[in-house]
Amino acid sequence: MTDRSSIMQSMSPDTDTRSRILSTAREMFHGRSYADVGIQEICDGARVQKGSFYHFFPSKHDLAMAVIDNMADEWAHGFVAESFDQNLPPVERLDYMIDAAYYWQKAATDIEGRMPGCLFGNLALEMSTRDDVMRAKLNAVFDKAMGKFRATLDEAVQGGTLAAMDTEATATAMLAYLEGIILLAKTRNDPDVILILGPAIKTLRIELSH
Amino acid sequence: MTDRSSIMQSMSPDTDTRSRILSTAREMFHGRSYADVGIQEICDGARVQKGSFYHFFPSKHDLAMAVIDNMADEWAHGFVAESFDQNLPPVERLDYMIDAAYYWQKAATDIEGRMPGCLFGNLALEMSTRDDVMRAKLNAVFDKAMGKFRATLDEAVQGGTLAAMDTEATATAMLAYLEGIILLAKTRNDPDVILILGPAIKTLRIELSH
DNA sequence: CCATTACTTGACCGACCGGTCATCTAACGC
DNA sequence: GCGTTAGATGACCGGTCGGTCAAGTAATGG
Repeated sequence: MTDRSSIMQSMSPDTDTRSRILSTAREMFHGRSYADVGIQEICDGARVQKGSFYHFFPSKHDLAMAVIDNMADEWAHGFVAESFDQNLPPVERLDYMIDAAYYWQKAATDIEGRMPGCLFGNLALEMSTRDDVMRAKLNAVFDKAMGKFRATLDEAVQGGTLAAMDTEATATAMLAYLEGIILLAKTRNDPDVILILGPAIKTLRIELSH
Repeated sequence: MTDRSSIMQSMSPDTDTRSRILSTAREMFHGRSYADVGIQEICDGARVQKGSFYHFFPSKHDLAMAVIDNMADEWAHGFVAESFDQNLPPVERLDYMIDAAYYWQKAATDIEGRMPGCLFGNLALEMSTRDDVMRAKLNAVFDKAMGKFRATLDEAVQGGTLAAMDTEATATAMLAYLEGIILLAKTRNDPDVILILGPAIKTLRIELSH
């Protein structure tokens, strides 16, 4: 355990080399793709030497893993927490989440000119056939998100707002739909697609198999 | 117009150099990614020299465009035609299409060991932020698919099977959902996801705005 | 104060990238 | 038969890729 002063010295947030690399890489991977972003480019963006980069990350692959963890964390503590841990009625949380997704993509589009979409979805389609380790990690991220949906649905069923259903399957379907509309919106480079199609997420339903 | 014999000579299907390049590239792009597949590798796979490749395609980008056209054609004349131009009741066509998507992915997975997903969705997420021309082409492909959904929904509404709704928006939502479940299935490397989540496509509904 | 460790520097590596080109071969139109 | 052209060949280009490494500097712990 290091004391506070040494923390301040060696890890002031965002002047810290490792996290500078991490956030630069995250931004670049998100806005482009894994393959299209080079180590040198990341180093330039983070004002770091290549040898220094390899002091913190053993390989590009490991960097990507760290980026996924990093984004998943920010996700969990950011808009996922906001959307789901609300004292809003369960079903309305879905609307809240769609809105949050929209504003995020809208803001990014306004700044960069291009809609980046979902980092996890992007990486999943690019890497799933080539990197089972990364695929597994992305799977875990998706599973966690699905769990949030599921908990919301369970609560709604419990409270009588929704008729009984296969909440696990429906939650998975909702996650798939969310990724799908983000994919389509990105292809159209138009975040509004999320606003238009998003609310229909509440119409998805998978019955209990019997 | 060339006569039959000269066709046989110069374009016997799949011994023809250009189409050999095209189908090799399609397979590789589909199973991996645009960036990960190199020209040299495609040439090797198609048993073609590099200079010969550049006789037919001015650049890798142009090859990708041709691949998209090629796949869109086979799509349109293949399982899209089967799924939608049926004399099945409109709503059942959706089930038929889900089944077709499943069997396709299942077959590919059994052969390659990895679920390739949807070439268009894959390319869309990988390239949309970097190549507006390709993005536009993928958009056109998606629009055409959406048109099929829409026609089906219109017919169902017309026939009284479905209550009136915003068929355009709902059709787009269905396409998004399809892409979403393929994305998730690919991430899990499990085509069965399509079977489980697919039928819920019929529950999607976007009302007419008034 | 010294040894150790954490971190930084930048040159360097072989491999591969997309793309070019001069040269050759063979088929076609006339 | 002959000129033209479509197609095939493979060496070659500069640039970039992910990754290595020996040497240096600065902070830390004892």
